[in-house]
Amino acid sequence: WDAFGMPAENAAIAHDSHPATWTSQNIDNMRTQLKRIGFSYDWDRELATCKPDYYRWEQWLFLKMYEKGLAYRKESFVNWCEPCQTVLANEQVEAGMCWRCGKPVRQKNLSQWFFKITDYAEDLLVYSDKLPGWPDKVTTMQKNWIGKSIGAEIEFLIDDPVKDRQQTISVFTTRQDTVFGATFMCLAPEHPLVLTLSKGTPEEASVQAFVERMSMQDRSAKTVENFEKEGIFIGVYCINPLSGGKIPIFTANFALMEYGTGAVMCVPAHDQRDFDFARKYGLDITVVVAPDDHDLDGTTMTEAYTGQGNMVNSGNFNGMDNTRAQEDIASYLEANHIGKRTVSYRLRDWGISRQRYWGAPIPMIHCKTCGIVPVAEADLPIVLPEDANLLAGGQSPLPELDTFAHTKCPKCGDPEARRETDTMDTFVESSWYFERYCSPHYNEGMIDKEAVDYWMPVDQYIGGVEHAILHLLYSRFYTRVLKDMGLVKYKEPFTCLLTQGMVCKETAVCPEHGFLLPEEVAQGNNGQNACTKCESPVTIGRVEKMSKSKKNVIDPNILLNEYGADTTRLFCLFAAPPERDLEWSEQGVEGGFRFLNRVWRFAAKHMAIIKDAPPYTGRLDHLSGDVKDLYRKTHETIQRVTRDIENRFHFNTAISAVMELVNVLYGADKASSAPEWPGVARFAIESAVVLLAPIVPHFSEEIWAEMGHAESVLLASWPGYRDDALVEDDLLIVIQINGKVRSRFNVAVDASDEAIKQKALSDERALKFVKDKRIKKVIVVKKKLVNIVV
RNA sequence: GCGAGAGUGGCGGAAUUGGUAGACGCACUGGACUUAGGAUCCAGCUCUGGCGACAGAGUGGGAGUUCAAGUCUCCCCUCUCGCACCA
Repeated sequence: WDAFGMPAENAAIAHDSHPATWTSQNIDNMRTQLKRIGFSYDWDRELATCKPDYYRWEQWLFLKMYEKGLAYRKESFVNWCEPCQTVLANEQVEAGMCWRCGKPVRQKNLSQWFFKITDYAEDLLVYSDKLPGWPDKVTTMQKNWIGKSIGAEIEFLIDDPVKDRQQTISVFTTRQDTVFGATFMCLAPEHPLVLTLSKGTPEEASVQAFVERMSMQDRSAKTVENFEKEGIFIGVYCINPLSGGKIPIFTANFALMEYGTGAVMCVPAHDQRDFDFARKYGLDITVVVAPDDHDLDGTTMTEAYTGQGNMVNSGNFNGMDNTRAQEDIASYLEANHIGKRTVSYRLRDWGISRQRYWGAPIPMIHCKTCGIVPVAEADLPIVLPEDANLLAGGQSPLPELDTFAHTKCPKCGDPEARRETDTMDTFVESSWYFERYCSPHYNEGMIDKEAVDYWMPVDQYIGGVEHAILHLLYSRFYTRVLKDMGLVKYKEPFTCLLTQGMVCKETAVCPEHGFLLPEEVAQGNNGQNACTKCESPVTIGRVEKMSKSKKNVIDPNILLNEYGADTTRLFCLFAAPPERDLEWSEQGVEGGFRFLNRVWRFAAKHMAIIKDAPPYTGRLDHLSGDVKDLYRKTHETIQRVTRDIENRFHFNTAISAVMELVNVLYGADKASSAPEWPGVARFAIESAVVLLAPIVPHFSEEIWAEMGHAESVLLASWPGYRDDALVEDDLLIVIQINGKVRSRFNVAVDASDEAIKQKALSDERALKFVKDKRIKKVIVVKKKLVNIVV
């Protein structure tokens, strides 16, 4: 929860999103929550002013992108649930079934809108290595997602003596050195040539049935590993352009329409997947790369050979090293117009069409005579209708809503035109909100260049790892588009990125009732955990991300009521550095609470004395004893906390530094009769309070006011430390014998290396370990240690 | 399968450039104060042996570099995360 003590779920909405992305449902939720805590905010004004503007400029940019071909419409395969009439995201498909109705999901070819992010694939990839402020984890995830492969596109002529089609099939490969070993070809089931080529062949009917069956197959990652490779001969052959061999064309479920050209040349001897397929269907296996140390035989080998070697069965290229053949064959293909070097990316264009009510409507109009026509700029924004029925099970109400969908063609004036009823992915909105935040009410254009020049790029961006790819990559793409349109001057929106960890907790499972809430688990008398509903023994499962479905959640209100928001926040920050996952523990909260009380009690006890004392900020060497130590510790604490927060966001060590200071304060308590005590104690407490203010603001504010400050602690300047106050009275020197610590002694700060060495060599405890052994060498590390090598 | 990250006490976690491993906190143990303590204060708390002084071992395992390795190099193991029939 945030500074207002709002539960995380709503805080996330408040912090994450621009009002334009809010749905009516979560706005109502927000209203209720904020009312509950007595926070007033003019939502209607915010929505009335922000939302249409936000839509206007987002749609304006869409039109610009459409003009440049960066926004386009194409057919694409989606997960489709027929009973629900909706498109499903991959995570909404469970074992091939729709999560809502449980009926099978099929692949459907649907016309959708896309952003051409692939135009920027190379640039996004190159700059992934130029983001030093980002965690490597995220940049490598992005690089893998973009997935660059260097290879060649090769044309295979279709062998069709009857119809004599001079048509070729294009394949993409990264192993053009193995073309001679391509003994069959596979097309993705969705590949358009599958049905056209098989037409009229004896296989036609079975191929059609196969393609239909594959369209029902669940393509989600979970089931894909259990997939059996299957395929079917489509009744037509093609010619291997290098070996001249006639090779069968299959369609197979492991060929993906989305990658490369949707067609694969299969080299079973050197690709495991092709090998499995060839063995299953009894296809030829021709070895073309021979390893140095053993012989390969296509009829007997048990797995594909993917290593290096020399070319065999490859005509003029025989005997050549295969890495060299990689280049030479590519050149040969280009010289003979059979193929060309090319680069393929895994990254696909960004599908932005959503069949939903929320999100900015795509500003396009479909006309029977003119086709797809953009909305005139002057007619923007196209806003969502307020009278839509949102209750129809998951479907968008927009296509059915005539007041919205029915319109006039801006080109020919046909009154029977229809608006595009797809809305934009809300990721579009989150791809530029940070630019809009620079001047949310600016209306001369999409982006206020002056404001953006001043504020952007974002110095420090914070979010969960779940955004590592989609949001962060889309934002980088969108920013490049804005740059190319001259709206911003930079390519990268976020200079530094911190991905915070998740809050985790163990799960509890009852054999009767499934997952249990923590309060539904009771300690039985036999020490076993039992379900409060049925008394069956409860299994404590692994620690997982807190989620409503697993019920391993903590109701924030309980903690807020018992300890308050400050304690709870202190614990969250203290338990682990922010980038790491945090395992929730109840006792830890107690510890944080104890610490705050400890600070409070100390301040209260000494308040009368320190209240009117000016804080001591003078030299260290004017002090002595415990007061001196306290003063030094205070400066050291300021230094540590500043460094930990400013450079690394390591609040856990910052808090522990203040805890140490408080421990020293308690230890120095007995010196409270010293004349310098009030000033030094005041400086120490005041510093501790300001250092804690970002972490426990209410608590700090309270003590701050008690100490007589009229202004808020939030307005106090961050304390600075004096270098001369960090100086120790004497140094602790460690004596090692052969690298093992054997003794230690104190020495004056200004002692010379030679004096330290001599003192170490006369140290009795150390000498015990030297005994009669000969001293070979003595190493003195300045102001730290002496290592005696014997 | 590919890629990335991480393995430190009973637990969460500390440890600038290689230089006292275990800061700080939790839990636990003992003591003080107290009618009481689930409050507070003080102390102990890596493991093994020993009453103790002390000794030995110790940062997933194994080698190596170095006067010196949690930290650097190589190999292996385990876990987490991401991608995944990517041609």
